[in-house]
Amino acid sequence: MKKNGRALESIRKEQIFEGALKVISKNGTKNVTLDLVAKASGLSKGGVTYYYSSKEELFKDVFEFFFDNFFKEFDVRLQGMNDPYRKLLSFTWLYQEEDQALLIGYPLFFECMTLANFDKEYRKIFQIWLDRWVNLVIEVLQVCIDQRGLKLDDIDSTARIIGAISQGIASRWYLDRKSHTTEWAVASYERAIGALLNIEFDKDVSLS
Amino acid sequence: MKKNGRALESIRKEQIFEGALKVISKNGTKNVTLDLVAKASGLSKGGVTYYYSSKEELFKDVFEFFFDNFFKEFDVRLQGMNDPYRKLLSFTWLYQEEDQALLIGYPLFFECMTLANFDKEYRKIFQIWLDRWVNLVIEVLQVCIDQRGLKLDDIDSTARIIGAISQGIASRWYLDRKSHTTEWAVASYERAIGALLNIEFDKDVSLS
DNA sequence: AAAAAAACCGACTGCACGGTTTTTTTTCAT
DNA sequence: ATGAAAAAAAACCGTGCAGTCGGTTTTTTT
Repeated sequence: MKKNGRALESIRKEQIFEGALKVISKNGTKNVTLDLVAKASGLSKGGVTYYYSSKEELFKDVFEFFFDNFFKEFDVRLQGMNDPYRKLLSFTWLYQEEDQALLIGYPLFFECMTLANFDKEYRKIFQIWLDRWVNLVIEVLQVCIDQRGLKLDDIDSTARIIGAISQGIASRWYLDRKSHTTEWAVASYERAIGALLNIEFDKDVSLS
Repeated sequence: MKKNGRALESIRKEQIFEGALKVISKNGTKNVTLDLVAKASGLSKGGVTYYYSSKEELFKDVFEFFFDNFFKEFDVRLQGMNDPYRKLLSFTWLYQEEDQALLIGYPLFFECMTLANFDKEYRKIFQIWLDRWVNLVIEVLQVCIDQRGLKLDDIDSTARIIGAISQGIASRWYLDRKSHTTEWAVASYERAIGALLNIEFDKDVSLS
């Protein structure tokens, strides 16, 4: 009857995640040591390794943890809107420089792609990310079809294109802001998606 | 008259580049050691450091070297086509799995983005890459305007969107082939660009 | 209160790897 | 041929860091 095997575990792991996230997004996995993670999460190295015997294992969990949270937050954001076209446009949230989740998210996203090149598990993580993204878009598109009479014969394929477009714009916006301003990013997204779906957002989006 | 003073230098450097490229694209910079580079380029570590005193310096040069070559080859490819719409479509070359330059190029591209997050010089390298890409597209678009009466009021912005779209599709195609087949990639590119520029490639592209 | 389990710390170890130094080989002018 | 400089190899050094482990503190159980 072992009742309370590891009471602190989830708390500590969260602590470690938060610390690791901070230093990873700031320095990149390559330059993050266990000591750094320990310091950032208010533990000692021994404390960290008590919960994670391997650095690699820890990092993978951190990535999954963050992406999970990311989607949860995004979901909430989407729920707060009624007009489906407005939801579609809300993906330009990706191009808002102040947002904390994004500041952490971009570096992690890039890292994940790079790691996915050589590591099966990261590839899996990345593919799950894509899947979730696609599903999100599909949901929105479905509402556009149902409520606004949008015509689409391949919703899955279309959702993937939309994801690709927003990601392509995002990379440029994030890594070369001088030539790719927020205005450019938002306008470009609207233009590309509008053209793709044959929507004129100016006219078609009812204000909330 | 020191004839041969640096005659070997360019040869050896090229040798080192080739070796480094091979192992970097295979293992990722993080996992590439000087010994590995040395072995791959048929030299000893001492030989490598004779020409490159720092690993970082070497890697940066390798990236620049490769991207340079990449664009030279792409330019040639484009010269070989007359129809401007066909040129536009030729960017789907990115989704051809056999091509050797691509097999090396994708990993390097992802790495470059990741490194650009934390390193000014890699950011510069990436921005130069984007610039060259944009210029390439602009050239093609200009011919479309001149020869085919394509209407565009912001050619620079449009070129950047096209770059973003092809990159977004490419990432997915490369890292999640199962859900993003070559067919999907090509069709999606044509569809997105076609919609953006209001072109129906099927009708409008003259065969060669 | 005693015993046991869980949580945590930080010194230590081994090694991988970047860079340096030393040694050997090659090149070439004279 | 030969000796000096260049090129390359081999041996070596120092550091940074992942992971270990003995030991201590804290919490839980009995």
